[in-house]
Amino acid sequence: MANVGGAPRGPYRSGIRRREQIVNAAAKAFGERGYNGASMRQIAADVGVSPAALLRHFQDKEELLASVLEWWARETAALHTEGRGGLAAFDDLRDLMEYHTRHRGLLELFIHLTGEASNEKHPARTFIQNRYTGIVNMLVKRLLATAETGEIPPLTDAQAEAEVRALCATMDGLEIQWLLDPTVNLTGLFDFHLDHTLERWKSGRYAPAATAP
Amino acid sequence: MANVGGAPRGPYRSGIRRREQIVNAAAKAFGERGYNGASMRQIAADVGVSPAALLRHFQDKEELLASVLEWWARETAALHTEGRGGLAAFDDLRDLMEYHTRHRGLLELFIHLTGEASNEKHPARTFIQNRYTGIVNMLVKRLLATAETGEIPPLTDAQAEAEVRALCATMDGLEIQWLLDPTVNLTGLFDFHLDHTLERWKSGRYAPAATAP
DNA sequence: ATTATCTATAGATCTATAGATAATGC
DNA sequence: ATTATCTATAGATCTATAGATAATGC
Repeated sequence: MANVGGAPRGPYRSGIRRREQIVNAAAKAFGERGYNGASMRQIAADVGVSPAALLRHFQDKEELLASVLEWWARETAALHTEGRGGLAAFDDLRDLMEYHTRHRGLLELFIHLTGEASNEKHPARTFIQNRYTGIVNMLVKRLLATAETGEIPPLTDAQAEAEVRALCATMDGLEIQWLLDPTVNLTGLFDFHLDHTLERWKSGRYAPAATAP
Repeated sequence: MANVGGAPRGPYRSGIRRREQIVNAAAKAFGERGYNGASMRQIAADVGVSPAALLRHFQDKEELLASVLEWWARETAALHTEGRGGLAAFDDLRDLMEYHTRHRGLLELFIHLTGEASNEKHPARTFIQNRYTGIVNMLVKRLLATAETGEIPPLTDAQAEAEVRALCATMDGLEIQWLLDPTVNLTGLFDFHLDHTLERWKSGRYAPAATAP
């Protein structure tokens, strides 16, 4: 009678490595073809294992997607947490755009899944919704904190949300254009847009409320 | 020997109607699930015919997609052609946003396929690229024409393209946010953004060049 | 006679399971 | 002994074709 009441041994070194390989291949596949367009078969072939090997590490395709989303969130988390206070925090968004130009695959994954997630039944919808809301809320908090310091005139929560949503919208939209046409000067266009947005904030010309009643 | 050298009789009335039904159902399916996610089977079931009946009207799935895209372009064409000259042409974009809130399905189709079209091998990529370029070019032409009249200070072609791309980006991005969260006040946010963009144009604070060298 | 649709099915692909075999490391 | 992977395959689904049958309208 072995291991009675004991903890399981845990994964082997090779299993952990293989799992990472699978998540990487899946992220690439989901980015290129979307969740529906990508197949377990093809991902397994990319990794060089049988389809069944994938299901040893992930219960089903949705769980693999969840792992990919976790990986993506971890991969991009640093870009949204570290950084400076005040308006300089928004200058850090320039680095985020620059990062996206250097990691096209990550960006494709986000845009592709966001498009799919407009469907209420899509398995990534809740994740994408929460992530978007989380980023908006964080930036809103930073913007309001900036007003507290007096660096910009005071503004309401609703105004801050409207400003942040418009700014995020422009970022997303420019990214889409760059994915469709790589000659688009993504960072240049965004730099200019941000310049004028910050200038506008400093002069207190804010947006109205963000959500309908 | 019948119909020697003659023109074919052409489709029956019922065939034309059925074809339209299929395109409608396909537009809904592609909007909700994307090109990859939607299936001929399901579309046929929605229409109430056998899958084989679809392939009587369309050679294959890609041809059905092409027909859906044609339909979509026709459906939205009026929004991009009619309208006033000068800066008022850009005020008409407010109507476009309002139209989207009333035709969520059309917007879902556009966003979903645009996400998929970031993949170079996607069958809708060329269409989406051309359509996007076409709309940008039209708005650039209008913006330059507005400068000719003296309503706004002069600007270069590259500056005009940068301005138009940023504006379109914000529209697309806000639409995505609205699809993810219907409580977002799409038209309100855009109205405000456009107000400030037009104001900025009038003061001649334009963007730099749009594309990298 | 022509057009439209159906049934039946080929052949490919998909997710997932069952059970055997191989590799790892206690 | 446990973990990892494979082969084989079930069962569903997919696109597309072949050939028969039904509906339309010259």
